[in-house]
Amino acid sequence: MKCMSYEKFFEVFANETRLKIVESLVESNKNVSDICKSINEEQSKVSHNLKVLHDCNFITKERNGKHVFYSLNKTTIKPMLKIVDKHVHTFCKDNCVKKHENYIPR
Amino acid sequence: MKCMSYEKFFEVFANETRLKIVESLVESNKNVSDICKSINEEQSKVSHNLKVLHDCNFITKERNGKHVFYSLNKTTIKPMLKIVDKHVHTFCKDNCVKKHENYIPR
DNA sequence: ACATCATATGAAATGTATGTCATATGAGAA
DNA sequence: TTCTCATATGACATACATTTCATATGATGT
Repeated sequence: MKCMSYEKFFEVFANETRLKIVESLVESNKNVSDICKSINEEQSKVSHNLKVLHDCNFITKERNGKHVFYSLNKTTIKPMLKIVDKHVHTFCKDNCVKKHENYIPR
Repeated sequence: MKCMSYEKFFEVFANETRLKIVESLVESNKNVSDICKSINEEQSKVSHNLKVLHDCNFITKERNGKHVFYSLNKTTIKPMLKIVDKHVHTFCKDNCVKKHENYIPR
């Protein structure tokens, strides 16, 4: 395992594809092709980004035959998403919150 | 004020300069030139990044004469840094943690 | 062994945030 | 008003992550 900087920590989540993967895995553990379906993204793209998440221990993997199942490190991710949620809702009170877009003007 | 995506939230912190600013402001509120001194970075660089932090309500500003004082939104940032800290220390047990560098091999 | 399904990886092109440098604005003092 | 200090902003070049496409590896079944 590798060591992580604070910067790296945030970089990992500063990406739409990886956030979609995380949200998909919040619902349930999945293998790669199910993740692809669930977030409607290409397999190689998903695999590349799974690697990033895995390298930083935000997800764990387990092979079962042909499939590789990924699951979340909920210890870190659940409370973190909660803080983000709270911040977004506190400072964006007119419910224009979008999970996967950049700034949206009022 | 503008609305924020999850992605944007993390992007803001996925930057060494902004993390240094945050850490400096954890210690104490400061005006711009004091921040520059404290983190040893150029003024325009700091100002650009203060703007990013401020636009997302991670810091507040208050002018006092010639100086502009910035202070942290501790509600969001303190618990968030705590989670990052915990993750880093849990998954990098051989105390090679660096706050402002990328991966370091074991 | 071979075919097929599932996943991982390499390399190259592209898009985008970041820093830099120059300049503008704002505030107080003289 | 003018000068200086303090901060903000605009625009451009660059560096870097991300995606894409092609291909490799791994596992199972026949």
